[in-house]
Amino acid sequence: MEKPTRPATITDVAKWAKVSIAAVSRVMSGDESLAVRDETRQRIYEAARELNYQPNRIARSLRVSRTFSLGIVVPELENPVHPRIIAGAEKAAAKLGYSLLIAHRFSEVPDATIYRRLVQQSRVDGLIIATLQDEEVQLAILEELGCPFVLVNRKAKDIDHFVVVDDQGGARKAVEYLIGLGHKRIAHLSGAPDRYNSRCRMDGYLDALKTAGIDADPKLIAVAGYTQSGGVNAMRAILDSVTRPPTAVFATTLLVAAGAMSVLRDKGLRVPEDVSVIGFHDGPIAEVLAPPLTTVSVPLNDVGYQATTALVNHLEGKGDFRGWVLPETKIVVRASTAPCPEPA
Amino acid sequence: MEKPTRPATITDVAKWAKVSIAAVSRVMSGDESLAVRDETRQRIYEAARELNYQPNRIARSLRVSRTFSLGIVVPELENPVHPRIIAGAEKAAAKLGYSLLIAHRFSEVPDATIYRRLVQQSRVDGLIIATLQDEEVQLAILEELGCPFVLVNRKAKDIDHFVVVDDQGGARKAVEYLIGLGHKRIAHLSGAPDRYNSRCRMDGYLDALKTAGIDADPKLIAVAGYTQSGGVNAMRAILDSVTRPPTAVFATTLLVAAGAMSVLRDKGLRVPEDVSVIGFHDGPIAEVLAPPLTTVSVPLNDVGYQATTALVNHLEGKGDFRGWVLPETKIVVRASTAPCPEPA
DNA sequence: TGTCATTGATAAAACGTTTTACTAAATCGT
DNA sequence: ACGATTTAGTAAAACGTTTTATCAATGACA
Repeated sequence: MEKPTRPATITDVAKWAKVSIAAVSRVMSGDESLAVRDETRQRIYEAARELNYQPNRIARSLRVSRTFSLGIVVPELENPVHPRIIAGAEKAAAKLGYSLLIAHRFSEVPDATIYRRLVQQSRVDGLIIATLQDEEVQLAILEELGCPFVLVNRKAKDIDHFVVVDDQGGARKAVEYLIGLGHKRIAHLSGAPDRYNSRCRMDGYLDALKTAGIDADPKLIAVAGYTQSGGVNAMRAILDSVTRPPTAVFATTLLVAAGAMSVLRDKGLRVPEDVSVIGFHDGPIAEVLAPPLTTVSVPLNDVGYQATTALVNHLEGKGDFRGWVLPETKIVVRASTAPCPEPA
Repeated sequence: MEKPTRPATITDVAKWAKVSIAAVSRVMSGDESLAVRDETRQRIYEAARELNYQPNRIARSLRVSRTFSLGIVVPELENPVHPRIIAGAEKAAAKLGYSLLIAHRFSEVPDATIYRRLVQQSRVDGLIIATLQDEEVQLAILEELGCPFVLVNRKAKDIDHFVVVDDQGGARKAVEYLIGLGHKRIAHLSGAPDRYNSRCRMDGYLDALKTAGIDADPKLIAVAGYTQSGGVNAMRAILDSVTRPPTAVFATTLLVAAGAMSVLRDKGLRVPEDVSVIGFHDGPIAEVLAPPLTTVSVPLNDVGYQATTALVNHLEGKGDFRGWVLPETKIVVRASTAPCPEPA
């Protein structure tokens, strides 16, 4: 019996072991319902090992109509949030024997097209979705395609397949931390008000103030978006509109916090002596800012990991899942926060 | 003729258009060698449109033994270099009708296993490789697997399938820029000396000095690696070992530059008045540093894009390719560089 | 002795394409 | 008018699995 040079197929194994391909298939996949002599089973195993047999996924996929691939759709890769989610997702996928196919939405192609391509050409069994603008349109398409999916780092109305971090809790914790340092006039540089994460953080901010019995001052809240220049503008707007500057700032992003800090510095306000600053999402950038930025860190890797695991479980019929909020948030204290300089 | 609820297959289209599936296949794939009446052709197109027919990739793959998927293997996703390469790769892949499958190497699993999984289970037609440690071992495995691959952002001995940026040219340009500002004592905080990119940048640095007739001072060169703390240590080491501090610093990374700047500040040296600093790889971080960092920007997106394009061309037999250096490098001037404070 | 389970397998269909080889009809050249 | 060529397709095999249905041999039992 010759070993062929091309990758061994099930037929090769069957010949080697002198059984039918059916026997090989069923033994290899551990089919319980097949009665088989132990001696035969061993022969098959040995043949497989000898020929370095790896079942051909393509053929398998065709037969069972499953691809064992998952698609992850992200809006962009510049924002470090997404690579982290992807890293977690890929880890889980690899562990579960799935491949992770990345679809990065670039402007020319509408999301609908991406979804269709992935699903209708049967490239993926399920979708991990980290982008949602045009919420209704997109959800309608997903619905129409009938492809299982899970939303990561986002929620949507009536969708209970999501995995998110505790944006609200994290924000609350950040503001509570500032309050614990004696701050009362705490500004919030928020993200776009129509985005889920931003809303949550805003809620957490308001929550913490309320619990502490502090009245939220609308003049201390400004929309910054997610960029440094957004942070600059928002911080300026706040400083211009109040008579007494805030003693602390909670920014919705690292970059926003960085922008805010540069404005504060320009206006002669020292961080953290005069104003404390805290940002959301930890990362290497926080370390290199001047001063190093205190942040709230959230488990984005885990979001990807858990979402993928849940999706695969769903695909394999192992229990459905409801929305999932990963509760762990942590304040990473660095040099940008200090006790309130004003007496209580 | 009913429209089935499941995705339409070629058989459905054939029935709808009242032709054989062969005709459909050949018309849809633009087979020139098939003579077909225009009227028939139109009927087939219409049927396909009507039924929203999308050829099943799996079946196609099985038949033609190609997956139309590419794997991209990266060491980690924390370093923003890789997401950028991936973004470019994905863009090209999508354009060419390929899927991009991401394999992020996490420590538990050796690269060999990743390669084998991807290739032997016939999940990918080719590999884009952005990680190479254990160079010889890995290359041997790739050789053994016989899977076409392209190295990105790395070179290796005897391998001419690579796409890199012009690390050396970029470094040279950076140092020339500093020299143009009148600087003579220019330090270099380098990466690991055994890594391709670092070596190139070092060469560029030495090159520029030599061309300008400046003797390289070994005391002004230190290995920093790629992190902020590496930058801190290296910068300290240099300042400790010389009597007159450098007037300019070329750092191999953004984070290293940031670390260096914080040390300079601590030692009472102002950036850029006393010391100019320039970093490699542009990115949003550069903007938020204090002062904003002058950098050399290199087209990492294009690396991914070109590598993918070249790999696909190779797979489809459209001309082989030799190693490729993307020449565009650009100095992005920000506030961290200024004319040399010492008289010439 | 004949029948019924049980054990240990196998044959063959099916998944949805692509492609090679073939054919029926129409047209052409002489 | 008749063979040759061109036009317009079709039939069927093949890709490598999984799975349903079937089957042969063996032993148990009445």
